[in-house]
Formats: sequence, structure tokens, C-alpha cells
Amino acid sequence: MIDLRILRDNPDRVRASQRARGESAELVDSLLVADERRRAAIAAADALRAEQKKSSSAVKQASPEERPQLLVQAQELAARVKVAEVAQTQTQVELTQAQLAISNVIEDGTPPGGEDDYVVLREVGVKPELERVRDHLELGELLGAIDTERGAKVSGARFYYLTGVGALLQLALLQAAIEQAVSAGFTPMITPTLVKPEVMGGTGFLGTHSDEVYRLEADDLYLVGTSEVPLAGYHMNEILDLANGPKRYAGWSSCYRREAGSYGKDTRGILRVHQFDKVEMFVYCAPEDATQEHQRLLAAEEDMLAKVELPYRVIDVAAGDLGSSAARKFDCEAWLPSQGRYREVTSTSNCTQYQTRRLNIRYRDTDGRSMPAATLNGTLATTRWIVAILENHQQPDGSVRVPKGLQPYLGGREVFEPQR
RNA sequence: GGAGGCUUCGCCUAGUCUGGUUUAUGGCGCCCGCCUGCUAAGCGGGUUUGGGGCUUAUACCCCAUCCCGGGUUCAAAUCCCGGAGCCUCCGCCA
Repeated sequence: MIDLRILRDNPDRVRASQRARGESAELVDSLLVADERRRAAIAAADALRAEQKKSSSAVKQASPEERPQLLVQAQELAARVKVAEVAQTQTQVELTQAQLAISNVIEDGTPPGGEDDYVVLREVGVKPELERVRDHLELGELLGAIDTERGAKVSGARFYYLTGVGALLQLALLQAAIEQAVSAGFTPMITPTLVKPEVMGGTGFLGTHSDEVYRLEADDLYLVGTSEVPLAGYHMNEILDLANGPKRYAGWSSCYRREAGSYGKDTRGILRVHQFDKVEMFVYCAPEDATQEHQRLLAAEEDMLAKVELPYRVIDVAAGDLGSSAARKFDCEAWLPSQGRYREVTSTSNCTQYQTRRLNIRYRDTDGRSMPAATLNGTLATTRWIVAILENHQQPDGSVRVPKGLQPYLGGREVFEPQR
């Protein structure tokens, strides 16, 4: 949700942000009008309420003979108050709608444009030179690590089983992520994966991407697509004490995505699936610290990628591909030998105060005033990493080298051997 | 699934039966000041959260806020209806 003060003081900045995203700048003017109308309605209703209070206490103190006369006046006022309150509510609803329609104001430096207008910040690591490339599913089947056929039999397309070393690899990967996060001062969390509409909406996932989200109609609950959602909801309606620095959480959860609109895309293997596991970093901090925290999250992601020895690049995502909540987003994309290109394995967003205004999460600034906090999130490891790990560390015989950073979490194992 | 109890400004709590002198009581904690070799104690004051107005800002004024949402009434913490959460008991169950 957009800050009305920023909007009033600097509407051009919001207009520019909307244009860079390829979204409507006219929404800014609708919002300004809605803001004006709401304030007028509040002033009118407040004045009537004040009058009514006086009138009411006059009734209370009146002598029996003046009482009937005063009662009539009071009754008439009560009716007018009722009308004014309906108008006030209406303008409030319109304001909120106009406010929700505008995406977060992008951070300075964000590349303008759409999905393909990202800027590559750096490439790290060495791509493997392979004579014969097996893709992750072929490798996964050789190792007895991935079973998509039975996944489809039991649950449908885009479901899978991780079996044997596949299951162990995921546990090792996520455990390594948790350990890294804990030693960096993050609080590990295992979160709910079903959340209420207000939480799903508050994090910004019920906007243009709402058809990506699973909904349980009978219970009016949503399955989360990332633990960002329950971690953002964790402090909903609270005032945080950030005097000792940001609150940093690392959430481990299953994630569920409908993948609507991606029919035919990435249908092979487990690159794009309906359910996966993820360790996600989530930070609450003062707005002035957000940009710096964002860099820390990105650095943590790169540490993890180094641990599993993946070649990757970092991209600065363009404005039009940020989603409504993010003001800036950096993705790390790992090299996939089977595709000969980079694919997203992490994503870190600075959501500034966009989510906390919706979720009513504040902190005390240095003057003791309560202000919306900033939130950020970033991926530390997901099931998808298995794809890149298998493909980049494959050997000619179909075995897969276990990266050093994961060996301690796999009982010291150095290689996964094909089963016959 | 059934029955009952509870929810008040950080924490605890009075007030709810019997609607209006309640701008919600008191204690603890916290903040400011006074007193005092120091500390403690004592004394005085302050301390919900939003919104609006007026301001350079502070101050000040107004409105809302007693779990949430409706309703009755000139007037609701208080009465009525619906919902949520917590606790206790019963039933069922991996």
C-alpha cells in the first residue's frame, strides 16, 4: 500500500514509478481525488458527531419540561450523523481501493521496462564442461532420487517424489541453509502453510497474481506459495521494538503454487512444480536500513550458492517484473547445462513499507513515533536447487559429485552413485 | 461435534446485573521532575492506538477506540444479535 504522505508531497515520483513498471500513472490522480474526498467526509462527520455529543449531554441535564424539545433535536441529529457516517465509510472504501491499485514505488536505480529488461550485475563461478549432458530428471532417475511418474499417478502433473538420496539431498540442502541463517543471527521458524485471506492479501499475493494461489474454499484459507507470507503475518497488528536492530527470521516450509498460465512450460522434471520446500529469509527493519539489509540478504544467497558450488549470475530485475510489493529485486540464476542458460534459484525483494501498511506492522522511530516498518525477503535454498546441483556436478558415468558444503549434512558422502 | 466460562489503554485489574458526572478505576512497569552523601524508599506529574483540523515544528482542538462486526437508544465498556480467540469439561479420532 502506498504512503499517502509521499503521494501528497511528491505525486510525480509515484507517477514515474508507475510508468517505469508499465502501469497506469492516472491511478495516482484517482487516488489524490479519493484522498481529498475522504478527508472532507471525515471533517463533516466529525463535526456532526461533536454536535450530537453536546446535544446528548444536554438531554441528560435537561429539566423534565425542556426534555421533549431537546429529544426531538437530538433524534434529528442522530439521523444526520448516520447519513454522514455512511458517506465517510464509502469514501474510506474508495480510498483503500485506489490505494491498493498502486504498486510499490520503485527504488532509485531499478531498471525500467519488463521481464527482459533486467540488468546482469555479475557472473560468478565456472560453467562445467560436459561431453554428454544428462538433464536433472535423467540423473535423478539414475540415482533413484526423483520419481515424477508416481508423482503424477498420485497427485497429477507437476508433482513428484524425492526418493532415497533425493530426499536426503533436500534435507541436507535445507539444513545447511538453516544453519547458515542461524549463525548469521536469524531465528529459525517452521511456519503454518495455510493462512487467512487478510494475510495473503496483506503480503500482496492476491493482486494480479491471485490465480497462482491455491485456495481452500470450505475453510476460506490459502495455501502459501512461500513462507514469506506467514512470516510477514507473524507480526501483523503489532508494534515492533527495533531498537536493537532488525528482526531476522529464516522460515522453513512447503510452498504451493498453481502454476496457472505456465502450461507446457518446464514440464519435464522438478524445475516447475506445484509443491516444493524452501528456506526463506525474512527481515523487519527500519526503512532507512532496508537497502543495506537487502544487500546482506543477497550476500547470504551468494554464500549459499558458493557452498553448493554452482555457477550463477545476479540480475537486477526490471520494474515491470517486480510484482506489486517489491521496490527492488535481485535474482540469482544458476547455470543449467541441460538448457544452456541461467534459471532463477533465488530472489530477494525489498518491499519497503508496502506490506507493513497493509498488515499494520509498525515500529518506534528514534522520536518515539510509530511508523510502518520495512520488510525484505530472500531465498536461501529450495527444492529447485537440486536441479542445478545434479546437472552441474554430474560425471560421465552418471554419478554426481556432492559439493563439499553439503557433505557434512550427508554423513560425509562425496558422491551419489547410479543404481542399476 | 456439544456445554460452560473468559477477552477492558505494555502487564494485572475495577466498572457490565441497575445505559448518562467514566475526559474508563487502581496497582505494577516505564518516562520526566522534586527530595536525598550514593542507592533504595518517599513525593508530584506523565504513560492506548488511530484519524482529522491548525501549524515550520511543538503545542492545542475535534472524532473514533473497552476482542471484531452489526443492532437498539438522544446516549452503549454496560442491553440485544452474529463472529473470532483463549480456558475447562464431554464426545470422536491419526
